[in-house]
Amino acid sequence: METKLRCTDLIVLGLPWKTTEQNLREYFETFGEVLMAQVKKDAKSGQSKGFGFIRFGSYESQLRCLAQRHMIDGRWCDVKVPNSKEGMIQQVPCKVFVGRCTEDLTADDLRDYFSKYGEVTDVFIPKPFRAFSFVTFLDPEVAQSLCGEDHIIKGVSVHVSNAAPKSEGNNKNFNNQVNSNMRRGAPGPVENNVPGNYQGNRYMGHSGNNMGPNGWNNPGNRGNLDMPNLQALGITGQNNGGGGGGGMSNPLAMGGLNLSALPVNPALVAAALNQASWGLIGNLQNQGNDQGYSNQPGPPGQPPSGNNSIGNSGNSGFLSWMNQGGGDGNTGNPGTGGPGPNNPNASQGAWQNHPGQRDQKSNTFLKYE
DNA sequence: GTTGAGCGTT
Repeated sequence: METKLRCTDLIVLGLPWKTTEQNLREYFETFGEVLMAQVKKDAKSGQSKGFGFIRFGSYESQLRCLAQRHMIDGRWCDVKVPNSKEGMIQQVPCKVFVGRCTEDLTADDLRDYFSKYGEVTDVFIPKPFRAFSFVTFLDPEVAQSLCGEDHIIKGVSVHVSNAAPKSEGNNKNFNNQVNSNMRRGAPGPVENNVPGNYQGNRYMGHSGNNMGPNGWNNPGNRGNLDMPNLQALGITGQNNGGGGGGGMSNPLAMGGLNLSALPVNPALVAAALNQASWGLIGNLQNQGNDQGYSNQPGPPGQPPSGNNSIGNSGNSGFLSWMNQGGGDGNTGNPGTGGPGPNNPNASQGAWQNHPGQRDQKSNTFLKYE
């Protein structure tokens, strides 16, 4: 489970009855290599059921494909990540933490350097100087591959690690609000954090937003991400309705999850979480904590400034390049060029200092405004 | 032989 993680079968809904697997394959090959294409048919009659599945060889193909509607044999078809368990995809952060930065390392320096590993979509250097920065890649795998490494940039040995705290738990993502909130939960360095998946629970959304009436994912994706886009990118989440009374093996992580996801103050979160994370609440209220958990709720009573809208907030950023086949998805002719400039808003979410910060190892408090 | 929201006989 590594490289293939984010390529998943995609369901194609709305196929004309006449469309064959060959047609299907041919159509989607305009997006990239197609590993599999099938049309579901009635066993007896052989008649198409009007939907099918495809699998791409590359994640980018999948992304582009998911980003638009498709005119196949005269009908508009939708491509989605299916509900089946196979759709359970690990999600990988696109953003890495770069520690041991010196003050003379500019964003351009970082961008130039890291670009040799893959397209860099954002570089953020906290101001005032804090000896670390964040580099965001288009490809989460690139980001992931660099984690744990030391790199020499302009003679400076920097250390790359995951921008998100490790924690265990499932990986589910939903909407842009989560992303917006993610920014509030400070992605401190992770070196001495809870072992487990690099994937933080912070990326989980609370259930409710963006979910269709039947619990299916509603699309609604926007740019400015530290992560590749959610369900549109093949990161589907089975909404489990949250919480679960079962074994919380890591209540702290859970607390982090909710605290970063919910736009409420700690007290409310505490109420919501019940007794599970009182300890964490305590820590949060004590901003000078030593826990190494950097989730930081917004100022009490002050909602996150990120937009809370559920729908499209414009197709800026990450998705824009995927929509080059036509913003209305009408061309049926996806662009074949590489990703264009992306994420114009990548730097708009400014991380700011938090008075409680101590060093880059354990107490990196950041706040999103 | 029809149909048009959905979720994959192998």
